[in-house]
Amino acid sequence: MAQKPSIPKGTRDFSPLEVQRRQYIMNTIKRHFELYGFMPIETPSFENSDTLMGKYGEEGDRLIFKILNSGEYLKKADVNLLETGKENQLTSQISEKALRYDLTVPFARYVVQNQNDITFPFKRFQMQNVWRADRPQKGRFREFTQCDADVVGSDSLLQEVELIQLYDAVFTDLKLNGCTIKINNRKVLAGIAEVMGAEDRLIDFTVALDKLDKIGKEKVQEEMRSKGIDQEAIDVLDPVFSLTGSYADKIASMKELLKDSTIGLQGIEELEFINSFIDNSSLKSAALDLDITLARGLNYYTGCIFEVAAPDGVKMGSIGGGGRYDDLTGIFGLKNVSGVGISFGLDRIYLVIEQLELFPDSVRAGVEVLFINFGATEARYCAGLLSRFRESGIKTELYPDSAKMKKQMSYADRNEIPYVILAGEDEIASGKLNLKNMRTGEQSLLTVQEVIDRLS
RNA sequence: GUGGUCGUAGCUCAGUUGGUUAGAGCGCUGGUUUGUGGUGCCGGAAGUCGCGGGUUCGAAUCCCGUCUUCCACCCCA
Repeated sequence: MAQKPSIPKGTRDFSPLEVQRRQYIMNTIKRHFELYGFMPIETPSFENSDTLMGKYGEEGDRLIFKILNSGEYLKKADVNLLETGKENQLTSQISEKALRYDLTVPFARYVVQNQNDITFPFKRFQMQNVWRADRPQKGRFREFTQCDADVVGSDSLLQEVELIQLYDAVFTDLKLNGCTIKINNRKVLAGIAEVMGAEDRLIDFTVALDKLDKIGKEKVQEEMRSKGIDQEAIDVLDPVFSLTGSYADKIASMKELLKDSTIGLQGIEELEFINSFIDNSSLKSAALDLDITLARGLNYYTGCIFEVAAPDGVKMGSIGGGGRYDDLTGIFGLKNVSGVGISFGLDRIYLVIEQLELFPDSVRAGVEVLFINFGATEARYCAGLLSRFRESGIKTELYPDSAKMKKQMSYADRNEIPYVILAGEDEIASGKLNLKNMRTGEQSLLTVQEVIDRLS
């Protein structure tokens, strides 16, 4: 019985057109990565579990795809752990490898492992797939492609400035106007928690605050109360709920709120510095927006954090994100190496560009000319010409079978091949080719060289 | 991980309160007097109605399970 063909949940096949369009986006991103001085690296699809586990928070760990050990993995495992509720320990006994969840953590691992060969500051870019055991939705897949650029070994805020400009340059080049680059700083969030006297509730507090634009002030306060943050602390937070105005206005209000928090003020200073380099007029198509409610779940961020929202009217989660991580390499044993990076979500950018119909027609690049096959003799004659065409850089194809004319013409039409060459008995005798323009229907009898000149 | 939703030919879907050999459009394929595509006309192939159980004389239709899709949480690209 025939097996029903299928692919796993949250994965996709890509058609020729889709691949060409993905490559168009990737080539654009890559070009700008290189212009900004980033060098490519690649890392394995899977890592040792302990490289990945514990870097993304509890939620992230749950979404990491684990790879079952080979061989008699069950015989070596202590099954009793399941009954005593120590499932995590059992998991680590039967699974020692996992698919990478992002590109940042493997990169940190790479940096530490190759530190002797790396000259700092090290700027690398990486465009590879990552996997998350999430429940799929639109724009949300279990296998997707991230395009990351990171710098490690410099704590200069100029890196943040450059990365913002890099975002803008890429989106401008993709004609994706109106993206919003949201920025915040973990130090500011820590400062707010400090001022509230809720340092120990930092995570609960940021998770709740993050939902402000979604569920509103009342609900956010309610959630904070339910997490055990007292009313007095929530009242302190009040100015944050009503922040308005420009980047500079928000900075001014926050400065006042955080006047007693060293770390908070430090965060504000960083944001101020960045804004002094990038007022919105210096960005070509994107807008930089200070969003104090931006939290981001990834545990390793310590300074500035970024998230990119698609243009208004497009319903899509963030199409990019990133931030500064001061001690990610420290986890692997290399201290005092600060890093900062951004990520482009290829799959979501694709969906946004598709929805806005911004893919250039030129992306579709197939065969340029098809030789019609009239039979064995004629085909042999045409076959001799193919390499001449190809050497001239013309994408050329000879129909493989001497099928009916209608079928061959229809093939050219379907594949949007712009020219067809008819070389039958008469043409061969005259030493010329009959070139047909499929768009206009016009036909002309030309020499081989004339045809090549016209097409190349 | 929680709650909901969808699943019928390659694709988009119809299928009345469970009742004979399950339909349409598009696509595919063949023909339309044989060297010309995109629109015409005529014919053809193709579905164990997601999968597995159950109820029934009888199930695409009702029930349970499972997988998949999409959505809201959660989280994120």
